[in-house]
Amino acid sequence: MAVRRQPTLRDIAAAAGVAVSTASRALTRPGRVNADTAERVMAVAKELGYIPSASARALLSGRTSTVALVLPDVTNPVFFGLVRGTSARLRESGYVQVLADTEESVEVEADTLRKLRGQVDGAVLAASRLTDEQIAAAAADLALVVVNRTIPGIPGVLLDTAGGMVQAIEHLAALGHTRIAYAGGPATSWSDRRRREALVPAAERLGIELVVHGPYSPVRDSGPAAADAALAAGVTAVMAFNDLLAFGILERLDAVGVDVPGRISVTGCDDIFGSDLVRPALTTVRSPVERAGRMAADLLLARLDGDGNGADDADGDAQDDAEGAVTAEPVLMPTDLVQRASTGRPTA
Amino acid sequence: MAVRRQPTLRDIAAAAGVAVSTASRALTRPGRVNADTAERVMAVAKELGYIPSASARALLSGRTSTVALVLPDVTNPVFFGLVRGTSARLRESGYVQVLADTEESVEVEADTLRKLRGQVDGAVLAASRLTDEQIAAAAADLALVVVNRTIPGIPGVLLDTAGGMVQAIEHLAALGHTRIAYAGGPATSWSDRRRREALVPAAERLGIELVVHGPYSPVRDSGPAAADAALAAGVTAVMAFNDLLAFGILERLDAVGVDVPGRISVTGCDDIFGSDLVRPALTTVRSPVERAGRMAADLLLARLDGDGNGADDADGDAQDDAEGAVTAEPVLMPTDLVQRASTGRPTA
DNA sequence: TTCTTGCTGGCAAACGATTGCCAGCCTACC
DNA sequence: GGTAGGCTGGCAATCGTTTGCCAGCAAGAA
Repeated sequence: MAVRRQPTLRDIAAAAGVAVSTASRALTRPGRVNADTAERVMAVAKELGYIPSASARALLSGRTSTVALVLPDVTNPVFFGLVRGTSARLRESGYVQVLADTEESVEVEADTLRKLRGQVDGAVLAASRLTDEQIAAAAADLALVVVNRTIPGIPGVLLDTAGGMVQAIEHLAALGHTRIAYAGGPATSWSDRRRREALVPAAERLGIELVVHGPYSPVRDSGPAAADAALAAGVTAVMAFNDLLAFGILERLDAVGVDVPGRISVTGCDDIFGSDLVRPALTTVRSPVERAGRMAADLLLARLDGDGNGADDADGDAQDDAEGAVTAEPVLMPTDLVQRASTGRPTA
Repeated sequence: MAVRRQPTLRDIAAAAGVAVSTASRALTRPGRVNADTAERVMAVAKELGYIPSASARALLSGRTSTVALVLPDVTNPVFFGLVRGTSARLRESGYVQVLADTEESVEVEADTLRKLRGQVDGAVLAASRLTDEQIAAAAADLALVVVNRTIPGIPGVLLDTAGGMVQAIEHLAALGHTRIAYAGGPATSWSDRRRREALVPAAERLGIELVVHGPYSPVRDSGPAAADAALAAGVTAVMAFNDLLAFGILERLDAVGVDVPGRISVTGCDDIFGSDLVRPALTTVRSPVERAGRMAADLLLARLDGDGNGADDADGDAQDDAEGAVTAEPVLMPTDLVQRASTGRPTA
């Protein structure tokens, strides 16, 4: 129960009969000290269970070997892959991951970012609620990588869900649907905008009438409203902004006795845990979220390990694009359509 | 893009025309300095966007205001509530949460705990794969709270899933089932043992034949084996170790055309995301995981904020039970049964 | 023998914030 | 007027580690 005092470098040095500086070098500078001395120091360190103080190192170096993952809602299944992907990649490089839940609040997010500065070397920002300007400002204090967002000068990873949605509408068109609803997401959602921009021309090209509804909050509870709107619009298929909304739609349709996919087809987006559990199993756009997480961590680590503190030289007008990845275009992750039982030929 | 240098206390002091020590006190010791001076310092600090260095504070105080949540698998839905609960409670108290995924590996877990020491003030250990001895040893270096585990001298939170399972078997008994299977979890699972110990006498009391199978890995892929075993045993109901296993069982039964709950009833445990999405919706034991997370964080914070570093006095034989909560019995969180469509009267 | 060179290890100054101690000053009381 | 005591703010040490600089020493070259 009692937490005992940790041995410090000084203890090691004393026990090994060398100076603190020598002990430090023995442990971190291979070859800098005599092999015998080094071995002795390392033996003592091991025996005493010495672990260097992260705080002291951080204080001196300004590096914490810690990276934050900032999410609007840790319990949203969409982010699980992101957590796992970043977590795995960061651990490989000896970084510690801290998880920050901003509770879908702009204020909490801004505040979190402010407090994170100095505590972490960088952060992966997913589904941020902040404006481009706010994020750009935060990036001045902290190495950032954004997920599903494009902000000039800030590295990012994009999940091409818009492309996946186009695949979905093509799939529906191929099945013979001609009038399709899109139940859109939050007005502030960057990816919702991208999807609309992709779906409209695609529908036109395919000769499909696209009925756009929304905005809907991307949760199950919005399902009834979205389902009713789709039914009222007389479509034979509805594409939901995400799987959670699609679940809600399926529930509602089941409750009012509408056959899926006989009377109406339903598609989702994200392929979250549960998409294959619902009945009928959901046809949805699968995006490689875990790989996106790894990629985001990769980009961040490249900046951190690449150029010191992730900082360009502070005093000025050096060439900004020499860093390559730093100002490069965001990385686009392809998505694909998972066809399950919730889509079929229209019977009307 | 460029990360600018953070202003330090020295910068603030210089700008305000006072000594560093005065600036420090102006910001942290209300009343210790002249009101005018304090106001001036605070104004400067605000203007320059001063944020105290967490590393420097940690170095001096030995406290990091950081707590780790250690999980075998971040992507397991059972833990989502725990993540959320601890995260929320910790943030309320100004702590930062770091998330450590041990990938179900004893070595990774032990290693993680070792590295965490010194980086965090304490840790919440959930579903640990370590032995009691290993955990007790780790607790000597780090304030710990365990979830679903009882280790003498270490505060813990228990989810009374065993009690929930008893409710489930009572529910099945009331429906008229007389021969029931229990598809058990991993052999190393502490809570699986507790459940068996509770189910056997309960079955006896209810006059039910209990067929215990397993161990099964608590994932969907184990479902087919568990389902087949239950069918072979000729039971009219099967209680699964957890919901994931129950999902797999339902899938298998659906695939081979066995009616649920007509021919066989199925129950799960945990009420994870998706339990109400499957068809038939799963009757399961709901445990207040998020509240358990809050409680675990509470216990940890009580120790941390209560007595310095969570340490009892290192040199000895003081009274150990004066601390109250520290050596108290683990907190037991009650569970309840959620009745859905996967259980019904046996037709046989 | 003397000078150079390379290896080894110690000294001490950082990093940024906190805090015990002390000095100066002002007020108030005798 | 003298002294005690309260208020304010500065000095300097401290936390644990890293690292530039230098000194001592030994070996090799001239």
